Amino acid sequence: MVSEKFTKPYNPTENEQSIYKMWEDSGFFNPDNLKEKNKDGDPYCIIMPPPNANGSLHAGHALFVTLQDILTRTARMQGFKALWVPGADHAGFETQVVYEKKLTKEGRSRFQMSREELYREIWDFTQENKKYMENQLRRLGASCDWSRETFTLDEKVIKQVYKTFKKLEEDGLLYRGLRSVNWCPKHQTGLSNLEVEYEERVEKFYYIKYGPFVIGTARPETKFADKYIVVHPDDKRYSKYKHGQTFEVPWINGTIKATLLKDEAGDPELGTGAMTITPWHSEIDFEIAQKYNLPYEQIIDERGRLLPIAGEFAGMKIEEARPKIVKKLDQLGLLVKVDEDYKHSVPVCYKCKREIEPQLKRQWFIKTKPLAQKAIDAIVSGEVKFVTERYKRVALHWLENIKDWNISRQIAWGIPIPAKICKNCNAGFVDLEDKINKCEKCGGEVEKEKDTFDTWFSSGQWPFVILDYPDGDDFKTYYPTEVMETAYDILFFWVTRMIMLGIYRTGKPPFKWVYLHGLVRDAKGQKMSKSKGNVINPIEVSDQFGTDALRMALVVGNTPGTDLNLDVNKIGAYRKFANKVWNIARFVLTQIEQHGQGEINANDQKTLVELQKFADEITEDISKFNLHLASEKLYHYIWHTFADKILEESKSDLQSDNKELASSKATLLLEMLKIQLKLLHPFMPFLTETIWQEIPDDMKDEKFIMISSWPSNIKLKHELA
RNA sequence: GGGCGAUUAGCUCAGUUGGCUAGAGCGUCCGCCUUACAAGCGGAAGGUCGUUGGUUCGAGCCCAACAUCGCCCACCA
Repeated sequence: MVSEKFTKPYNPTENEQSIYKMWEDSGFFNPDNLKEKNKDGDPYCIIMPPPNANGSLHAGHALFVTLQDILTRTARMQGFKALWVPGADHAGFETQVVYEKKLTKEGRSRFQMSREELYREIWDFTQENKKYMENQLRRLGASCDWSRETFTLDEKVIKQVYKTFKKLEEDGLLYRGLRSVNWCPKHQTGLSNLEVEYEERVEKFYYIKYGPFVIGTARPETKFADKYIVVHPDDKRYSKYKHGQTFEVPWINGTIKATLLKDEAGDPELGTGAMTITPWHSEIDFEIAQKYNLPYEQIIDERGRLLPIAGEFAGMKIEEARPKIVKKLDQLGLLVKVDEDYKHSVPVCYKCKREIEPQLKRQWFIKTKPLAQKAIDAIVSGEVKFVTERYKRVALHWLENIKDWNISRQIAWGIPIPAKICKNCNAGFVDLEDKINKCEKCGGEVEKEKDTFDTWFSSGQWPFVILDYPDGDDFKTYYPTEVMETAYDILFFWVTRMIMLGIYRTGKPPFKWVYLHGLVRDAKGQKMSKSKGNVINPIEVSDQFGTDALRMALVVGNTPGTDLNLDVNKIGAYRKFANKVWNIARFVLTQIEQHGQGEINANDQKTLVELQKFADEITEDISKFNLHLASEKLYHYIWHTFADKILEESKSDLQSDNKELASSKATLLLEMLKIQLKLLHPFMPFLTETIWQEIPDDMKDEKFIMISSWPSNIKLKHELA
């Protein structure tokens, strides 16, 4: 008797959670438990970009789950040894920022806590969130192997990251140096160039008399200690002065002695062509200072206040000091003119949008050029391929112009940098076993490095870490993995770094394919954000429409690498589709129950052959990563070919007195239903499994559609065109 | 300053190597509770595929220029 379930419309929430539990209990997410056809199959591995363990999943997570799950499920049904490895990310700076906001709400501050306290609290916070996040992944249908799940602060991760750090030192690719870093005065940490954004601002631009010169600046508050003036060697305006010539310059807090430098760094086109330098608070100025071995002095402290060198302005915040300084300059007769609407872009912290104040800091840097070169080679040779050609060019451009990577962060939440620092000469030494107790250079006293790693330094090693390089079975079986599927906005942060560090440690890039998806925006194409109130919570949507409907809405028409506008109406449309499939199944199963199975007649065999061709086409689309086409075709075929035509036209036979004819037709419909359910399963796993469970055991090849055999002989093999 | 993407029905988007009488969802209009499905069925309206020029037997698709919107990178004393 066809289940009573079928008398009602399809109710996703009634079925999804129990179906997922059934899958998970079966153990088949773990390829080690799969049957022979998979065990002997080729490996197919996707490493999941570990979601941050600091909040709930957003629509972007739902998109990656959908895409990666489609690939994994297809591969599994195809007989591959299919493995999708989940993880959770401690997400260093990101999480600390989230937690600091929480502290602020509670009226607390991290600056009132010890590092250890803060670390412990955030640890507990992430462990809670991690569970929450994992269950959300389950809700989205992720067929990943939970037995292999790894947290990015797990012991094995830290060990590997330390090994890489040590190896970099041994290979001469690591140095600790005084460098200009992007300092965020709010978060009290240095940031990488990638974590700095630029904002267009209109500010005042001041022309100030500096001895015989006039200099232009938007930041007069940094100029207290400027003792060097730079012009271009070919700038005719200054040809009467010589390189190295000195001047008595009446300045803000008294007369100083200034020296002229003629250097190509001076740009004759800009302002007056003359500039003074502030090495402590400008990267370019610092480079000039280093070139000529000039002294440098700190003017602004880490909180953005002026230091005693500013005299009467000491202790003031920049915003407060600037107008006062300008006023004084004017009174001294040094202010030449003010350009009122000077348009320029200022660097800001990507989290708090506070203006970045460059500071000189001793930090750990990786020499990235040699690593980048190997990554470039791997991409150019096609060892790593990109699904979207344009991102290949973007990645190459970035790698070709790469700068050394500052991996030090002054935050508590992260992997501690295992090193000792000399209190006397500031030299730093990598120290994995806590063995170094005096400076290897000067014999001075050493202390433990307090900084932590940039979180991307450890996540850049994720694939070989999680698969247990070098001796783990997983590493031997699955590395290099098949596809790295993630959002394009972390191409530089993560993907290129994984290629670099993967090759560096293992000799091979960590994946064969890079599939970058776009951002999920709201129906109007606006970025989703809490403040706009346009965030689509994937779990709420799943509750309302069913996970399968959400998945279809995320994949149909979503070309790789392009942003997707997600309209709730679209999700509703696929809920209707789910119900349509449900009703198709009810009809077919009722017919087969009534008429029994028979021989499919010769004419109908042709219909089956047509469907077979269609199945091949879907397989090829998936091979080419054209999931947006495959899903749309499935929708169209099932609804408008199968239901509207084949099924409708079969009704006369099914109602005929000729029992043989009726059972033959019912059998055809059953066969076709099974093939379609299988093809649809990677896209709409819950619905298809729910229906599959209603098909009598003797009419199907496997108990779970999840591990049933794929209805096409074409082998899944990723290639484009 | 350098680079990239988009522009197709009222809205949001597909259209894979040029063959298209240009599709889907939502929306609109007309008619249907026809025993799988009203979350449905049958039917209809709606597009000079951003503009201009070129290549071709044939262009939404290829080339060139322009326009508008968006994104990325670099840098700004």
